[in-house]
Amino acid sequence: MNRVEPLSAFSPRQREILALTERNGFVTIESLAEEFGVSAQTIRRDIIALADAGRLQRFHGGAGVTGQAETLRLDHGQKEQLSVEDKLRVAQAAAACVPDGASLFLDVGTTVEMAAKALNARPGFRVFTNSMRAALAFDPSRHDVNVIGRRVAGRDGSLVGEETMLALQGLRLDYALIGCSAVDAEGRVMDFDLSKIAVKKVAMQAAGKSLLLATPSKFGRSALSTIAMLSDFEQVIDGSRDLAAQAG
Amino acid sequence: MNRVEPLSAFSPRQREILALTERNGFVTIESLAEEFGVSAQTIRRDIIALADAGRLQRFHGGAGVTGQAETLRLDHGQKEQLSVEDKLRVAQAAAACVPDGASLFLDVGTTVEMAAKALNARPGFRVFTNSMRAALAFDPSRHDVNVIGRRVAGRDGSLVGEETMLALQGLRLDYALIGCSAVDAEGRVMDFDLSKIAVKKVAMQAAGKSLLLATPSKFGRSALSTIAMLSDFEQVIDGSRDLAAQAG
DNA sequence: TCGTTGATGTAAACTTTTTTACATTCAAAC
DNA sequence: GTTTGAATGTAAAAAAGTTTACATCAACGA
Repeated sequence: MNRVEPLSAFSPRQREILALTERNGFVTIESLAEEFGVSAQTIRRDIIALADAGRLQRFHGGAGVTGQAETLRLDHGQKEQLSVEDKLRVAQAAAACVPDGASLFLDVGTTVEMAAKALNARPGFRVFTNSMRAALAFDPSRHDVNVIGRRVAGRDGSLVGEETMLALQGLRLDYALIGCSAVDAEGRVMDFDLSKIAVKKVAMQAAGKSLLLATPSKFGRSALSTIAMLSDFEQVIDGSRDLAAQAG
Repeated sequence: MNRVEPLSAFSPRQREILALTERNGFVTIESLAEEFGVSAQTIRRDIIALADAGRLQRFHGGAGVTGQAETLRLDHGQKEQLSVEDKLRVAQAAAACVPDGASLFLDVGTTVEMAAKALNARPGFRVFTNSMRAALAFDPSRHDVNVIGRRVAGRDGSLVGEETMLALQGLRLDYALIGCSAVDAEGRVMDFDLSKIAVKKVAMQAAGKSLLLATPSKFGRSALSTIAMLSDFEQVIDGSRDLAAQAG
């Protein structure tokens, strides 16, 4: 599956279209035609060639990055896993718990990333995170943003390992926003990734208050190993109205 | 310009559409309708509301992230600045200069990011970079990817400062892929950003061989301060045929 | 209970995009 | 000096997406 045609199989203009698509996520045929000074039909042919080779995905009026918009067509199994609405609600409630100007640790994960975007709209945070995606959610001209760690662990942009731990241990922060894979019946907050668990534990020690971001689907399940107990968190944010109100 | 309507102004489904769009870059109306179990018309209305509020951009058949696909409509001033084709040619030639399995430093910049994507298609590099975007271009399951630094400096995902310098000084690498803003008539390789210049200098010391990635438009211009002389580079890659051949 | 409001679905008219087929150009090959 | 083929442009037909207008339904307050 990883064997793709070399870029040299395409014309310079086609390679350029591919690069533009990758940089922008989506490009319109009209704008490409204008940009290259050729007809829309020619661009269309280029895009057809690139799509046939699997390098990008065609849409009405343009083309997008492969495997992204397509991913949206979730089968029903993934649906529960995604639950974007729940995550969004949790992320916004969590952001509401954090006062302006606080120093924060942000964990790895999509829910925390959403919280990062919400926080970015407000002024002046000091942010430390081992998630490159969370870091990129902030405008560094308006916030003090720091990435903690060296070794990139996954496509999620997470950093784990010794450097991450050491750097975190030297910090003293107001809040840690922590995600998890599961919360079992006994109140154990758990995750599947041991190296990430280690980071979460150290972050919680470094922070005065820890907030748990967990969608309702996480509760009543189990995972590989324990991060902490529910009672170790200042607040558990599952997106229910009560907690959102309590947060505000 | 930064004042936008709060997310609470939108319905839960609209917020979810927004989140999905931001995560995917582009979403189709058809897939959203299927996903939410409502008619395409309803999704269309949601998207119109979100587009009116400036939260996303409408396209035929879907919606995309604001300010991205739009950015593609370059005015003629930006055109030269972008010169994607040139950058792509330079990036591919640069990637061809690096042998499989080498240890690399990757600089900040779009040209270097393109080189990173080209390198990712090949097996087993040891990569060090102060650009989060370059780091994210690699699949960490197939490469050893490391980000050097802590403080995020700009929306380009660059890391600069003391931590970056210290970590780089301890490294010994095969190749450094360096970008620049200008190369003047005397062969001075220059840049506008002093903190990035400092990082580039240290990286070149840490690497056995330094490759300069510079599109033809960079030559004959000047910038704020000097990174090094052209002669300090093992190879200067401007995308011309000669050098590409020499590289292969 | 009644009427209003807001959200949604449906369908026909309209617009845009895509497809298909064919003409043109230009350069390499014979 | 044709011939050939690849790349491109043009135009009409087909397909897809959008708009507009109207019907439905449930929630809410008088």
